[in-house]
Amino acid sequence: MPPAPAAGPLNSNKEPIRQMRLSRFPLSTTKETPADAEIVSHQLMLRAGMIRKLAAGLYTWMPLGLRVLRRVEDIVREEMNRSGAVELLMPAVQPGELWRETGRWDKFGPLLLRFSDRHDREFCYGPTHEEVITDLVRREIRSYKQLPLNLYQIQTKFRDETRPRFGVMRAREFLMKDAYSFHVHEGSLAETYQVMYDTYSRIFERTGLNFRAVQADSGAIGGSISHEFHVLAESGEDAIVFSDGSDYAANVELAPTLPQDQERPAAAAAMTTVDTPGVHTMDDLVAALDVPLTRCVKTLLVQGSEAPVVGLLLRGDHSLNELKAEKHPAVAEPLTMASPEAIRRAAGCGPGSVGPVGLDVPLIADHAALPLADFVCGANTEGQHFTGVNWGRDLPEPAAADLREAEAGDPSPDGRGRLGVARGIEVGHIFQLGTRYSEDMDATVLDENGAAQHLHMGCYGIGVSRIVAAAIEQNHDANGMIWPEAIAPFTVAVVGINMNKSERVAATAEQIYQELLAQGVDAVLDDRDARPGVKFADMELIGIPHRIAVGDRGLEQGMVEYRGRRDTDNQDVAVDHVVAHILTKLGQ
RNA sequence: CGGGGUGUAGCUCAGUCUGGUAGAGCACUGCCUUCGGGAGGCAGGGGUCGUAGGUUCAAAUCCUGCCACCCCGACCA
Repeated sequence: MPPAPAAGPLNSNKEPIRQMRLSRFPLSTTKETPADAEIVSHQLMLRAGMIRKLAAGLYTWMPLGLRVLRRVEDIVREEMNRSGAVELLMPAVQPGELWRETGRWDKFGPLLLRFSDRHDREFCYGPTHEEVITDLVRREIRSYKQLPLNLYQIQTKFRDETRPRFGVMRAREFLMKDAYSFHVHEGSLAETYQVMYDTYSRIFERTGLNFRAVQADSGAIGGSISHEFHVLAESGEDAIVFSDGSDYAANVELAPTLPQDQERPAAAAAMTTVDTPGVHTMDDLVAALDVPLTRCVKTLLVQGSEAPVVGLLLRGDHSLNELKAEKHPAVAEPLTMASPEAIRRAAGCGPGSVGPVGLDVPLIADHAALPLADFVCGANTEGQHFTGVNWGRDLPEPAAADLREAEAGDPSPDGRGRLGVARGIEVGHIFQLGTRYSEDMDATVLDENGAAQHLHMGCYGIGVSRIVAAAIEQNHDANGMIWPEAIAPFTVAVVGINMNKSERVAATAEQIYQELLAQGVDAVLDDRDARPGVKFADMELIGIPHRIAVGDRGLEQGMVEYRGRRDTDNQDVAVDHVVAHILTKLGQ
């Protein structure tokens, strides 16, 4: 057994002094950007030495990076505790038989990392913990008097992503806070859900990030009501829409589009076949015929729930929303594009020439395609299209549905204002699960009447490690990261200029550093024997919010230099006042 | 999963086409100079060229298999 760790140096209160001298801290920064990194947060985290890759989607958190991760984690933990949730820690490895109870052993697919133990029993590394927590609660909780209960953990998850990328943004192994609440009645679930919504809002406010809560699809986890929390950043993988006339905000995949109240013009042209050799895309078509995209109709063939294929019709400039299509009763779930062979059987041509005229498959048109008159579409013959096509005259009126992706400028679904679009990084997601898991796993409690009731459940996730990357995506400049104070690895850097040559500089820097520590400020002393340019560049790269430079030049006048990470100039501050200056900046 | 690309020093890369004893910059070690925005000089250390096989007098270089990593795609017909 290893010996107990030696106690650090002690001050008069017998508290360990948190000594953070860069001369003894394994900071390894680079000027060059690693070739593998695509996005700025990944590049900067590697350049700053916050993380190191072990394998695809697996990262070591280096001491510097871990400091940030822990600060995010601390905020999450404090606010979860404040909300009344209770922390526990479940195993990362889970028995397969639990996952068979909910059917997810088969449904989850290759995302689930599976393996067997020496007895050939099946296990997986947990990508999420609904099964484990439900199993726990069905054993532990007997009575409605023990409810509601909200249990959470902060734990490493593993999801075997098809394509891990962007560093810790989409890693396979990642740190997640997941909470699960249990209730006898739906009303109690709704109350806790609201508490979690408020708690999440407080958590993201405290991190200092610009975020937005949006209505969301509940996806594979299941359930009904759901919100996502997004950190706004240009590089975000999700599009979110929000109204300028109300508080409506939603993930674009969920946002309905309203039928347009515009009348369909009368047909003015005769349907004509035109030769369009080599045209297979909407862009080709627009170029070949010189018609606007908005006068074209595109036809997507997908597998149907009853018919072999179903045709989805969209205005040329619109995008199909997969979730909406998948939820249409005539469309097979999951949404699957028809194979080239199936297209040929149904339309008699290859993909790229399909059109709705004379097509003998069920047709569903997006609302926005219906007001078109004299439109252009494929002729189901290679190298030909129709122009001057009109609904009702040249083909039957198709069924109408909401199929397209909402766009900037669309009217808000709540009827108030117009939609704008922003990019977001999903960092939190809350769900009302209902009784899906408790029914599959038969988790019940006795209610006030002594009757067994299936538990109502909610679940609430936060991507702790992803928040670190998201914060960088949102806050950086050409010189590096710019941490919000709440999650910075250090709050203040005291940089000694030539401090190994000048005793005066060394003594003053040390004194300021110790005073900051005494005031409870998370300071770091850059006492490395490096040139000033190197030190400044490093402190900017790793994004320390406040910097104090101590050098002989300033000390001649009894001054040191202060500079905020977003400032463009230094500010001279008297040595005696610099700690107070920092405390003011920190709002203390 | 499909397609493409790359594996050479800790990092970024050249060298591969046209086979002939392994290179640069950064980083690292020592000495000297410099010393407030990623210094300069000199001297060094460090590479089974991803891996296994094949061709050849000779392979980082040509051929084959495997592995790893990266990118693109997996609605927009």
